[in-house]
Amino acid sequence: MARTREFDLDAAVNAAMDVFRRKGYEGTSMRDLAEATGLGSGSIYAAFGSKDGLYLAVLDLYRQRYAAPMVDLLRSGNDAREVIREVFVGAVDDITGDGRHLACLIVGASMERAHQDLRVAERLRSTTQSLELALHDLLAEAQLRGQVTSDRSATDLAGFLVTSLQGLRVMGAINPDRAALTRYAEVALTCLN
Amino acid sequence: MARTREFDLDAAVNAAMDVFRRKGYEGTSMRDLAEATGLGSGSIYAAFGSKDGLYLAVLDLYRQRYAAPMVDLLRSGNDAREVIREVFVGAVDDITGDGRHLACLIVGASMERAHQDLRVAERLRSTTQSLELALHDLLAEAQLRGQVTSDRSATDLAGFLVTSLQGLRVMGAINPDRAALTRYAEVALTCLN
DNA sequence: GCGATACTTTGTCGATCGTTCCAGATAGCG
DNA sequence: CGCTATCTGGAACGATCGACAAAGTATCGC
Repeated sequence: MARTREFDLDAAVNAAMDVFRRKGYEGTSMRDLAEATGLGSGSIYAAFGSKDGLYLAVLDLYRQRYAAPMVDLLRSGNDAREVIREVFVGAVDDITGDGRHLACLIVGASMERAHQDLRVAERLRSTTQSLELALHDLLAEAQLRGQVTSDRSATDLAGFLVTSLQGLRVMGAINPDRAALTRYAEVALTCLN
Repeated sequence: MARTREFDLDAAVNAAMDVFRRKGYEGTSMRDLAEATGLGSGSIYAAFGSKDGLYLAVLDLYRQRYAAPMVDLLRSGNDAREVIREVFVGAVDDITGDGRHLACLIVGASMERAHQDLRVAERLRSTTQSLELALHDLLAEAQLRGQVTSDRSATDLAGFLVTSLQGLRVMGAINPDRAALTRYAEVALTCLN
């Protein structure tokens, strides 16, 4: 055995995520990443192999930090309408949260990287699918209880809600008006009636 | 006077648009643009000044070619639900149309360029606002006729519809499933009930 | 405390970036 | 037809890109 790694891998990935969200994949240079993580470029390559490798690690962290808790919330067993509203409010908060213009990594990756890197595309599909599935299960049960319309299948409703979430991210990037986004989200929720 | 410009400016901008939609702003190099337009880099700089200048021209052409006809359709005086459905179907067609993976320039620009270039941000706001306004006017009249719910303001409904359109673009980039996107769009339209 | 091992740093690689400049080509005007 | 203004294509610019190798440094088992 020998010298142990000195820096916190997770903290580095986290710092890299901020940069990627602000500048996008192509817009971010290894210099930017080295500066943000406080590492030498050599260390980054030793730890992640390449810029793509680091980006994939960032994507995984994003999924673990943002998508997974959302799924957990949806599966918490609480009232369907209530938790779905919470998810939407949380998304709007995230979009308009700080002034650092942190775009959604998922949306950015979808637009910029999905067509170029198969591993990115696969992760995106997996992430949205787990979210859709959690929504589907929640909605299906709520439909049985008559709390949600049965005019549409739970699958379609779930897909639509995810679509709306993505749309809110885009609208937020164009005009981060918290009140307006909240109202748009409320309209989306009326589709459950 | 002297020699006249030999190439078709509009055709060049059009070719550049394809590249930007496929590769994004940062992912596109001047080499790519020169190759796609068939021009030398000198001609591009003479005509557009810079890469940014060409990108702005592309954005304007996109607006003129795709957003403006949409607004015209919404203002054509036909039945509200009918034309809105047409807009959504057209969007889904556009997303899943060919296999060339042509992402929506508006969404791409929103994610990648809006925070970096004020002129881009301004164009994006103007484009979405004109679309929202056309929807608003259409919906307000439909509300008066009782064809559309009055539970929500026409403004909120219009904003929500644009949000859904943006969301469809993102979902299409992740998984270009035409049937699924169509069903999501149909759910969105039920918000007008 | 010593050798072995793994991590960090630094400098540099060829390639490519956006941009500029120049020589040649071309069309209008006298 | 010659002059000249403008456009064209390509060469070349410095800067920066992602990636890597070598050298230095710190930590472990012994």
